[in-house]
Amino acid sequence: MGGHELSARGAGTRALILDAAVDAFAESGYAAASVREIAARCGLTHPALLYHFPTKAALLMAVLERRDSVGAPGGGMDALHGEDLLAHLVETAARNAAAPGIVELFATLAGEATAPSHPAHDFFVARYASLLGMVERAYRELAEDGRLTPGVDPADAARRLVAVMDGLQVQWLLDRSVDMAAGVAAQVSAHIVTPG
Amino acid sequence: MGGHELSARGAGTRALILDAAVDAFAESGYAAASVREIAARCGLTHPALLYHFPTKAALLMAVLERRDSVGAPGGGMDALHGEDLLAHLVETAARNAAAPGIVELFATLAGEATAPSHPAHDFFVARYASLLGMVERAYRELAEDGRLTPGVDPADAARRLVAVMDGLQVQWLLDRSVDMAAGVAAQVSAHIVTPG
DNA sequence: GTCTATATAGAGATAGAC
DNA sequence: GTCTATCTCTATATAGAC
Repeated sequence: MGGHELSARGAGTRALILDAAVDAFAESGYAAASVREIAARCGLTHPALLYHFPTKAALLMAVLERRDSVGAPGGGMDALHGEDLLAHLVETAARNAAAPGIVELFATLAGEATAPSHPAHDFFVARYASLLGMVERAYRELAEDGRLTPGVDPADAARRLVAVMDGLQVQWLLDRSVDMAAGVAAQVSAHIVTPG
Repeated sequence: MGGHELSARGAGTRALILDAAVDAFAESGYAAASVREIAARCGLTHPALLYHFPTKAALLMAVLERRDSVGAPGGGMDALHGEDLLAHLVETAARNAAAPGIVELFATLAGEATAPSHPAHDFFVARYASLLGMVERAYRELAEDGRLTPGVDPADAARRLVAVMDGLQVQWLLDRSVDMAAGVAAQVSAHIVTPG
């Protein structure tokens, strides 16, 4: 198919830059990582990188948006309901244990991005609103089936489940012997009553 | 008593610097905050600040260590046992809702400091080890009294309670309508069985 | 104890050659 | 699409006057 090797290599370079940016932002955070360092990681100079992404903030947003389209949570979770959605979060935690870079990225940025002036602030506000909304819905569906522990508020349970996921990620980054998936699973089953 | 106004003012300046440093590190993180900005906040130039704290990293450590001696958790928690210790964590969460600066500081730094090269890395490793140890002990004491929900592992419950505290702090920083204390209280009561 | 001035280094971003 | 060279700004830290 008719030879567009230059633009193909262009797309490859973009992906290469995004991979390097994930690592750099994960290790040092957004503020401390430098465009020069990211460019060096893929054998480029920093003007070459800025040809593909006009600013450092644009690079960060591209990193975050690519991750959201590829990984969980966010992709395909709308189709899941009730216990299936909660089980999906346990799987996500298990999968994350094999991807330290992604966990570092989000744990580091979540803290930084609480500042309203941070370029990823709006992204994280939207991300949490979406995630919390979906998990709350799952708990409500569980409640309709009489499978939610009595007296538990679905919105509160959702907040705490998401908090457990985030908090265990930090603990896991400080001590890799922490079992994130087991913790999330325990948190899920703490509020589910098995009928019978 | 007996006129050491210069050294008294010296101590006052130190405290002034630490207060400004808390705010700056909280708002921007350690990497993004600058010594100049912190000095300006208390009407000093940056060499004046560096007279009191030799390096930026030393300033960060002083901030963290002062907070540990003043605030919770860490101070006086060894004397608390079982349910009292867990109740103390609920009170801490309630108190934190009135101190956004402290919450921002620890939420921002916890992410940054997962990197082993971060100046506060060892501090956070030690802090989590200590905190998790105390909470786990509280859950074990609860279990001995038959008040821990059967089948719940004290170490796992401790990890998840600390994770809820941390995770709710991030959510609260993004949306101040989140009730941190209520969430922590709900997490505590989720694993306590009231005998009778 | 605080200042001005400076050393040294690195940041993000742009101009223009190839 | 990538480079070299450079602009401008800011950073941490130090020297030395007061």
